[in-house]
Order: sequence, then structure tokens, then C-alpha cells
Amino acid sequence: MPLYFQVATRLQELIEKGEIGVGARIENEVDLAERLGVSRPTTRRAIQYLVERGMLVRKRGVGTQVVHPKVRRPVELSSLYDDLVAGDRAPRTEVLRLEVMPASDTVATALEIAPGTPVTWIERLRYAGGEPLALMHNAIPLDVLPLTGDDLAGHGLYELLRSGGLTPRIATQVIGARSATSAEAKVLQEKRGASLLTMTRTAWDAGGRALEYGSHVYRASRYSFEINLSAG
Amino acid sequence: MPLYFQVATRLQELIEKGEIGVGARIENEVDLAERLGVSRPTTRRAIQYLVERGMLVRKRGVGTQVVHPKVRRPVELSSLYDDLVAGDRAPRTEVLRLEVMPASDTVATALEIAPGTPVTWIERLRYAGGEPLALMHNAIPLDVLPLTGDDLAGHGLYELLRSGGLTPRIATQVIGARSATSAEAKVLQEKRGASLLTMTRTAWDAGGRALEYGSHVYRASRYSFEINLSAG
DNA sequence: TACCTCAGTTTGTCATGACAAAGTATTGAC
DNA sequence: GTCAATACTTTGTCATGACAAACTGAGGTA
Repeated sequence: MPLYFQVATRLQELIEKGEIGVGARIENEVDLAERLGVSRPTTRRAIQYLVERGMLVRKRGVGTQVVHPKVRRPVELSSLYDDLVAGDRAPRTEVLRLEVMPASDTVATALEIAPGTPVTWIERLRYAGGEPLALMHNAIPLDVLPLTGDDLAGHGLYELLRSGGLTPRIATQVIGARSATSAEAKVLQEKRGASLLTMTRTAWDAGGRALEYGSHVYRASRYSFEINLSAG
Repeated sequence: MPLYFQVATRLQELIEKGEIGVGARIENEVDLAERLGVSRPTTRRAIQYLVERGMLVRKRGVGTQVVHPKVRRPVELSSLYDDLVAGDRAPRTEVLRLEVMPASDTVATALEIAPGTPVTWIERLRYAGGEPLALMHNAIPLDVLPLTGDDLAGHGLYELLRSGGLTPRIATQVIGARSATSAEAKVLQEKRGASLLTMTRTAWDAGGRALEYGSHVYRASRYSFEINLSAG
């Protein structure tokens, strides 16, 4: 574990425990570095890390203050399944459809591939706490990762991508809303015309290769997106 | 202008012009630093800046590659008004209500202030391209900034905050959806029961002071949120 | 041919030193 | 007493040097 990360972790613990209160200034960089026996760049990097997470704020000529005792995590590239597991909401997945088919224009445009390129097309129904929560559609280029229904029933898509050595690094999401169609209302156990949250996402790996396109609808009555922002 | 920023800007221009294509590797840090006559930390910092914006990806032992020719801006702490101005969509604001009143429990909890603390409560109708787009409710603690209706008609709320010396640094947003009430449908020129996007946001300044609470509804037929993420 | 080892390349981490810029507090003059 | 100039504190930027860790590819061996 890098030294700067150890320092950041120690600072974070002090703040979370309340030993350095909100609004209080932390020790200046030079003294802190000396006391911990590390160099100032290392100390700066540790502080920078916490600043980026929204815990600290720096002011030249003034010092570094605590602004929030909890880490505000940046929006993460995780899948719904991961979020639900983390939230202890007992997710279950029903795979409604899984087949290899040529990419439609919509999918091809989103993934920046040629129309007709074979992709794995997946339709899943995601349950949480025994109730349906979301209807999910995904397209994964066949040459990126072959998938089976068994995998998908018990794991999140992003988990499968990662175990296949594929790491999503960049994604574009569009969040909107619309009314449920009859078919959607039926599988989601909502009334016809109920409001749904929609989210489409395209994710790329470090090499700029498109990994996944997703077009999902969530029951607005049971789900919302939470986003924490921090401006540098 | 800092040296590392000048280097980053030069690199960015090269990539945006396409002189360094997507997938291509850029010069290694040591050589680049020497050629530009700067130190390696400065070069690293410039590259780091572009990595954080999603243009470049680094791999130890391999090099630094271009993954996207355009900067993927992080989600910014801007207001809808600013977004619309930037998108050339001719925003107009109608102030429906503006009064000082004691904070409700909901508002007080969001702003982390005592219930009953005086806040300015604002209801606005935002138009874009001549059509209503969003119904916006805001609460600003009175001791943060006094506001008048004239200000709000011609400027975004965040613009006013900034001109008052208040800089939002951290915000939490929750995005959801629901059906329009009759009153909402009427002012937004939607049918009753139409799907609306909802967004609530609380913004804090660098000192951890809550600046603003907002609870807005957008016509889902005319608006959606776009979010770009980059991990790691 | 297939696999392993090892050298080379490139980024990751860390230390030390120095000066600049911005904000705060003190001191002095009027 | 008030205001302005000055000194001090603290973060921001930059240079130099060094070693570590991860990946690549060539070469040797079974």
C-alpha cells in the first residue's frame, strides 16, 4: 500500500471519528510531513486525495479545513447488482432473453461499431427484496465477452466483465423518464402508464473499446439515482 | 498560467486536432519532459490532468494512450440556466413566487439548519425555446444571500450565488421520476399524469455551509440528464 | 513448438530543496 | 482610532534524483 494512501487513510479515520471536527483546520503540510516522517509531496498527495473526495478544502495562505466528515464518493462505475448487494437488498435476476444477434442501428451507434456486428443481446428482470425493480436490456459485442444465462443469474454484468479481464473506465449515461408501456407495466407489476426512470449507458475500457451498451427502465416508485458532485 | 497547465493544454490541442490518434501512444514521460524542457513531475501532472478528464489512460510498463479525442467533462456544478445558455436554447425564467418564510422540516433537514430558520423560498418556471421546461423550487438561507425577483428573472441561481461571492463546491443530487399532478401538468403544458423527472439537490460551499436546496421537476418529454463518468 | 527466464521500457512512488503567491496578522504612521 | 504598509504563515508550483513495480518481448530450453 502506497505511503501517501496510508497517510490519507489515517487522516480520514481521524476525521470520521470526529477527532478533527468540521470546520477545524488540520496541521499545515510542512509540520504534518515532518511529524509523520514523510516528505511534503507525499503529504500533499494524501491531502489532495481527500480534497478530491470532498472531505477537505485547501486555501492558500490559510490552511486546510475539514468540510465534511463523511467521504462523498464519486459516482462509481458499478452496476445496479453491485449497488443492491452493497445495500443488502437481496438482488435476484431473471434472464428473460439471451441471444446473439446483429447489432441494431441504435446499438451500433452507441457502441461505435458497424451495424450488423454480432452482439449478445440480453433482457433481464432485476428483483430486490422480492419485488421487481428494473427491466434491463444490454448489448455486449461478441468479441468482447461470450456470456451464458447461468452467469448472469447470479452475478452483476460488471462483475462478469471484470472477471473476464475487462475493466470499464469511461461511461456516458443519460437519465430520463417516461411512462410504462403495457408490457413493461406487466412485468414490473406497475399500473399502465406509471412513471419509469430510464437510463442508457455506454461503457468503454482503458483502450477505448466499447464494452457494453445498456438501456434500462426502473420503477420510479422504488428507485432513484443519487449523485455526489464536487467541483475542484 | 501554471506550467503543467500549459503542457496539458498543448497535449489536449494535439489530441483534439487528431495529430495523436485514438489508440496511439504518446511520448513517454521522461522524453516528453526533456523535449519540452520541463521536469518529469510537471509532465506527469499535465498528463494526470488529462487522465482525470478521460482523454488519456496510463499503463505501467506500457505507456500512455489516447482513449478519447474529446474531453469528457465531469458533471459540473452548474445550474440549468447555465446549461441552457451554453446549449443556446434561449432560456427565460418566470418567477412565480418569492418570499421569506421559516424553513420546513424537509428544507431544514436538507440544509442541516434548525427548522424555522428563515429562508428565501422561490418558485420559478423555466422556459427554453418558448416552451415550459421545468418547475423549480429553491430554498436559500436568508443569511447566505438576499434575493430579488428581478435578479432571478435574468440570471441563473448559481450565477447569482457566485456573483455574491458564494461558490458551490459540493452537492448531492437525487434523480427520480413520478407522474405530474394536475397543477404541475397545467403550468408545464403536459397532460395530467405525464412522466416528470425529479431532481433534488443540496449544495455546500468550501466552508461546509449549505447554500441552496432545490427540488425541481422537469418535463421528461423535453429533458434528460447526461452524465459522464471516469473511473480510476 | 511451447514454455520459461530475463533484460528493457515505462509508469508509480518518494525524498529533498527552493521559490512564488495568497491570505492573515501585526505594526507603524497619520 | 483608523488605515496602510510590512512581516509571517500556508499552500501552489517546479526541479532533480532515485528506486520500485508492472508489462513487453526476445532469447534460450525442454
